[in-house]
Amino acid sequence: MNPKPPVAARASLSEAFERGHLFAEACPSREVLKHVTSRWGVLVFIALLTGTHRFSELRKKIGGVSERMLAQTLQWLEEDGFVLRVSYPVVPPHVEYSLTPLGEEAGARVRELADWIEINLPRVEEGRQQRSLAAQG
Amino acid sequence: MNPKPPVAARASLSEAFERGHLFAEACPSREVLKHVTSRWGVLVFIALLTGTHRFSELRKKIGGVSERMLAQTLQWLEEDGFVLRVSYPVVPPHVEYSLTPLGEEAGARVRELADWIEINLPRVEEGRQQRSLAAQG
DNA sequence: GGCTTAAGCTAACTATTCGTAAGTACGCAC
DNA sequence: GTGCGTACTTACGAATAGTTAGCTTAAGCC
Repeated sequence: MNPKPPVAARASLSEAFERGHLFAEACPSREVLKHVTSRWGVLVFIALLTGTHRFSELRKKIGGVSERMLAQTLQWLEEDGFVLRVSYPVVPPHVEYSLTPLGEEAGARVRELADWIEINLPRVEEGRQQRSLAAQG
Repeated sequence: MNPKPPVAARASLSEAFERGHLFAEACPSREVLKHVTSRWGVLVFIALLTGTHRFSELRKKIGGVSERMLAQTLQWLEEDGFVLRVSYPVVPPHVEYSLTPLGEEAGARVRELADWIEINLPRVEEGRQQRSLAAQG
């Protein structure tokens, strides 16, 4: 009764490791994953991949983000070691954010995913249309 | 006063396209990105990459997910064309979920990111420790 | 016949998170 | 002494996520 699927590739580490960790409720990776894949986390990564930004620059660049969420997201990513925060003790404040080497590695994966989605958005919308037609017809 | 960073690579499509879309608040990609990177969406992708699953199998495999959220996530991914839902009209219900070709492509990127995080979690935790020591010392 | 179970949802309710708007700090220009 | 600029921080209503209970309908048990 539960026909095991014919595990196709087994090319990825995730299967070599039996994927025990992320599927477990208490896996600490989940917290990191949450930060990285959070709504604004993704966009922060992509923005910082192009170089250092000030807080207000990020805010301007990332349409729709509030100060509250940008600050929180940056703090998460800083705690995780993805983002480096450099604060110059001047008035008005001047703070620069950039990716650490760890952040650049993670960011590359984030960007790949985001790029894929942007590039393949037409395919998603095509499929949506076809299915909504089929549902009517 | 706002020294443009020396745009390093320009290797990725995201920069060739000036990254105009995802940074725009109304970009439709954001919706898809939200589904794909949602807390449970990521885990659904990874689970389905290993083959077809029934609803209850997914629920068991993905620790901590509630029926409501699993159902919602699967509906999102189905609407986006990533997941194929096949329902057999029997009692009790029997529904099988699998990835479409589109879903497998997206899923590969999701898995790469998730794998990276799981593999590099020690580096994240190391950094966390070092910073918390530095903050005290 | 009546009771129980099964699987996949769905509605109603509650807890958590998010967004919006306002406030804080503080040195400088006027 | 009033206002500006930048990077937060706090308070509170709104949206979202999670929890619980219920629905369906056929088969299995007594």
